[in-house]
Amino acid sequence: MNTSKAYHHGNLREDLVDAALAATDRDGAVPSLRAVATLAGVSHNAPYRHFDNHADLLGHVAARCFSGLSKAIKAATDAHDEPIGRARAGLTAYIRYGLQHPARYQLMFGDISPLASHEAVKGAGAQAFESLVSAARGFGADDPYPIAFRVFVMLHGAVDLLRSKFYPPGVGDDDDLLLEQIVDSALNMLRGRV
Amino acid sequence: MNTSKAYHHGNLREDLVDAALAATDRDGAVPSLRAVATLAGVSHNAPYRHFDNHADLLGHVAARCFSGLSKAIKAATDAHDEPIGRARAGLTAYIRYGLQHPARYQLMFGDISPLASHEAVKGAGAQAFESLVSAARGFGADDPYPIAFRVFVMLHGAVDLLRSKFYPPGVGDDDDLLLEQIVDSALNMLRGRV
DNA sequence: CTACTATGTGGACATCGTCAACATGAATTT
DNA sequence: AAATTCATGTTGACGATGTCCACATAGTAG
Repeated sequence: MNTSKAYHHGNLREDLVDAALAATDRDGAVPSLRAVATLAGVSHNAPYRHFDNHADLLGHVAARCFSGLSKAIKAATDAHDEPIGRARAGLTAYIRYGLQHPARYQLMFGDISPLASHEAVKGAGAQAFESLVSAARGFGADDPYPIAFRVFVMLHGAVDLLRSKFYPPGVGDDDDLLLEQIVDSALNMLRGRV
Repeated sequence: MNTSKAYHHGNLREDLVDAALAATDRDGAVPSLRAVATLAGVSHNAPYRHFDNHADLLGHVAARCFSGLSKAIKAATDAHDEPIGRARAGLTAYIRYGLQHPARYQLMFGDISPLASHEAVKGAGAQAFESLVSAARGFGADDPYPIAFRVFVMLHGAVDLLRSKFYPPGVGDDDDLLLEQIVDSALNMLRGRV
């Protein structure tokens, strides 16, 4: 994590992304530019030599989080053999990742809007989405992209609502139960049982 | 909108909420406390005599937005007679409201988190949710609350993703088409055709 | 060795949410 | 009617933030 310190010429760029991710996890919130710089041991202005601005730095952190999400999904699906079990595990893993890392998820989809046009994010996000597409294709979908998107919409809505504890009256607050029901619905969508 | 100006003793409280909503719509972003105060023509500290803090004020604005959402849904459903047409219109109205008033939607569901525990918001949000519940009940659901929640999850995910222009590759960027497909899925959920 | 460029520092500015101290108008009490 | 209390609004200040500018320094190229 902390490598060469030759005043000039270190790998500050990487160190800043590391520090930002660490601060995100530590504080459970999107870190300020200055906090990241301080944590990395440099002045509050040093990041501007490596990133356009605050949002740009966060974009690279978000890209890393997308990779982590992809990895978590892959690990979950790999633990199963038959297609339905694999799919269910993957869908569950998506939501769980969001709930276990709420600050990361906020970084990935929150209102630091330029993220949507951030190249690093687009690439990493696309890769995560592809696993949904291939799952839909595996279930024989003619046109897997729209189906995958709808499932994605469902998963995203679930994470965002459960994360903010926005429970309407009458639904209880048992996250595990709600999650299971949501995963069932998403799975049915994925299988074409609209 | 702008009423009594008796220096002391006006309806500043209401005026501040009005100003905050106006600023939200004008700037397309969550307004700062100071901006709201300035727009209402008072000093930057006057709001503290009527609200606990920034988030508290925004909570009352959010409650008003929830009422607007309920009204929009009701207007849409009232234009139809048969149940399916009514439901489809309501679901569509929900998403359209979010897309046409992105800043309001951010106020309602964004990360000004205390909102979830804000009394004014809970009440207004619950009322909006009830329309989904009664729709599910109308379609003969045994237990309409979980179904309504899943539909809500879908709608919320759709607004949040479409609002942030986060289109994965392969799905295009035709909001109207995506919206129609999403509404179809949500409608099927609501009808118990999981 | 000298010049250039990349990288990091320090200071400054406007903006923000919030707190504390003060002022003033209105209501209440006598 | 006069005095006191209270609600409401103002000014000033603080620390934190993102960003800009001028400057310093290290590594590199000529």
